Formats: sequence, C-alpha cells, structure tokens
Amino acid sequence: MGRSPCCDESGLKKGPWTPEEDQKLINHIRKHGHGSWRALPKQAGLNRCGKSCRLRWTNYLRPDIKRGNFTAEEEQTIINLHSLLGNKWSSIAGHLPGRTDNEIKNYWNTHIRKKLIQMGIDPVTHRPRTDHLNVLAALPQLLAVANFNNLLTLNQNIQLDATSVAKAQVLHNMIQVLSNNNTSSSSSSFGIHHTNNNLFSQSSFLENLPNISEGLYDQTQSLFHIDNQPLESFVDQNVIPPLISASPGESKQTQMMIKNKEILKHNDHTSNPSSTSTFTQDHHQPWCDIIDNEASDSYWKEIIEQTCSEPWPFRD
DNA sequence: AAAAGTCCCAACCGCCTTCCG
DNA sequence: ACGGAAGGCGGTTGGGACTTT
Repeated sequence: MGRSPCCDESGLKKGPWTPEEDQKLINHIRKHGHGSWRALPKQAGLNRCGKSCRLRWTNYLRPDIKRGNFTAEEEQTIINLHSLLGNKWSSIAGHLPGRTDNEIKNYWNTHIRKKLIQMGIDPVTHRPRTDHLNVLAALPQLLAVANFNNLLTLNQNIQLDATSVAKAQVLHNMIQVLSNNNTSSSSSSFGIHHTNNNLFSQSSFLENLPNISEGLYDQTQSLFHIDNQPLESFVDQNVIPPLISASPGESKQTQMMIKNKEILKHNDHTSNPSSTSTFTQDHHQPWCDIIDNEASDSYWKEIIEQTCSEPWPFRD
C-alpha cells in the first residue's frame, strides 16, 4: 500500500550520517539552498535519498537548531501545547524556536510522558487515569495541583470561603493518611497506629475517590486556564503541600482538623451561602465547587459524621 | 570486569497533504 | 478535475550509551 520509499532505489546509503556527508550537505545548502530535495543528493555528491537529506538537515544540521537539555520553561510549554494540540509535534515545535518536531517528540516519549504517568495523569488526555490504583497513587500530586496558596497568589480575584478551605483540608488530611497507609501498613506520618476500623476502610469513600480527584483535576485545570497558566506548572512537586499553612507539630494539625470539622458542621446548618466571599467567575467553575455542590454536600456530611463517630485516626 | 537490562535519540517508514502540470 | 511528484508529519525502531546486577 502506498508509494514505495524513495530509499528503495538500489545502492543508496542508509543509517547514521558521517561527518563527511554532513559537511557535503551543509556546503551544498549554503551555496545553493536545498531546492528540490529529490535532486539535491546528486548535486551535492551524496549517495543518499532526498528524504534522508531533508531529515538530516531539518533535524540536525540546520544552523538555528538549539542543542542541549530542555529548560523547565520549554518543558512546560510542551505539556501545555500538547494538552491543546495533541501529538501535533510540528505545531508544537513552531512555538519552541530552535527545537525540532523530532526532538520534541523524543523528549515527550522519553521524559514527559513517563513523568505524567508517574503522576497518575494520562499523557494522552491530560486527565487523571481512571483505574483506581493509579488514581490513588496520584492523589497526592493531584492535591498538590490544588494548592490553595498557589491559587490565591495567581488569581487575586479569587477568594475562597472558609467552608471550602475546611473541606479541602479534611480531604487533604484524609488522603495524606491514606497515602501513608499505602506505603506503611503500620503507622502514619503522625506516628499513630491505624486499625482497620478507621474511616478509610469505608468502601464508599474509596469508591468515590476517583470521582473526587477527577473533579479536582477538572476544576483546577479550568481555573488555571483563567490566567493562561498551564496546570502542569504546578504539578512537578512530589510532596503534598499544605493546603493551609503547615503546622509544625501533629497536635496543631489535629486541632486544625477538629476546627475544620466544626466549621463544616456550622456551615451545614447555616443557610447563608455568602457568609464569606466566594469565587468571582462566570463560566469557569472553581474546583472547590466540586466539594460544594448539593450532591456532594451530603457526601461530605456522611464522611464527617463517620469521622465523628469512628475513632479519628489522627486524634491525640 | 563482564553480562544483562534499560534508556535515549537519530533515522527510517509509510501515510497524508499540497503542489503543479 | 485529475494524477503524479514532492514535501510534511507522526509512529516506530536500531543501536549506542549508560546503569544495574
């Protein structure tokens, strides 16, 4: 099917280019331009097909090609453009002066793709992977994305109400304990032993985790696009940042949890939705709305009620 | 030190699009 | 409008470099 490759012509060299061949090609193009690629090899005295010459020139010999490692900025641009354009490597390359589509494609396949997979993000869709284990593994990173401090710094118009902050803090701490449970079966970062009675053995919570994380991701992504700032620029943190300023000791953290729960309980009983300022946005729904809509409210209530009746894993 | 495994990237392959007679 | 040639693009691969055992 299709045309036979041009290099099928007998006797044409294939494989790596020698410095001599490179020099011939450079000299010829400097003098005459490339003109017709098909005719070039003969004119330049090269025993190669035109296609091979073109590739060698565009991917390697062109004087404006930038060599060396990709910068964090370039990497960011690639991820961002890939989320918009997909595998349109040449279009992506158009936004990165001095980089070739081939180089970007290679860098994507060898570095960025793996990085995203490690973070539980599907490199094709740029969304969280849907199988539960991967989502669980990725939750710390997803939460890192949702770091409130970054949000507040980047989007000065956006202010979060205490309820949302509190809810997020509850979720954050739950998942921190969960992650610790995954890696260490006997103790958490709080140094407290867990039993199978804790709230994370509740199947409803685990079953709903992917939905929560996906929602977080969606909302965060749209939020970040408000500033044309790619989501992924916040993703390469391998640690969970504190959603509320980190407290040095576990007792403070525990206090915060209890305080959060109180706030939540209070808000569940108040009918005033604007007790604090909310997001100023129109079509961009803030990510915290995922934990703020009516459906999920009951869900949160359930969790909180469970956590109040069950032994709190990180209670003093 | 050497064998095995893994990573990385230049180059190739084949399909699709564009150009031109 | 049509068909062939050439260019362009994305997927894939071979083999050298590097790392691990």
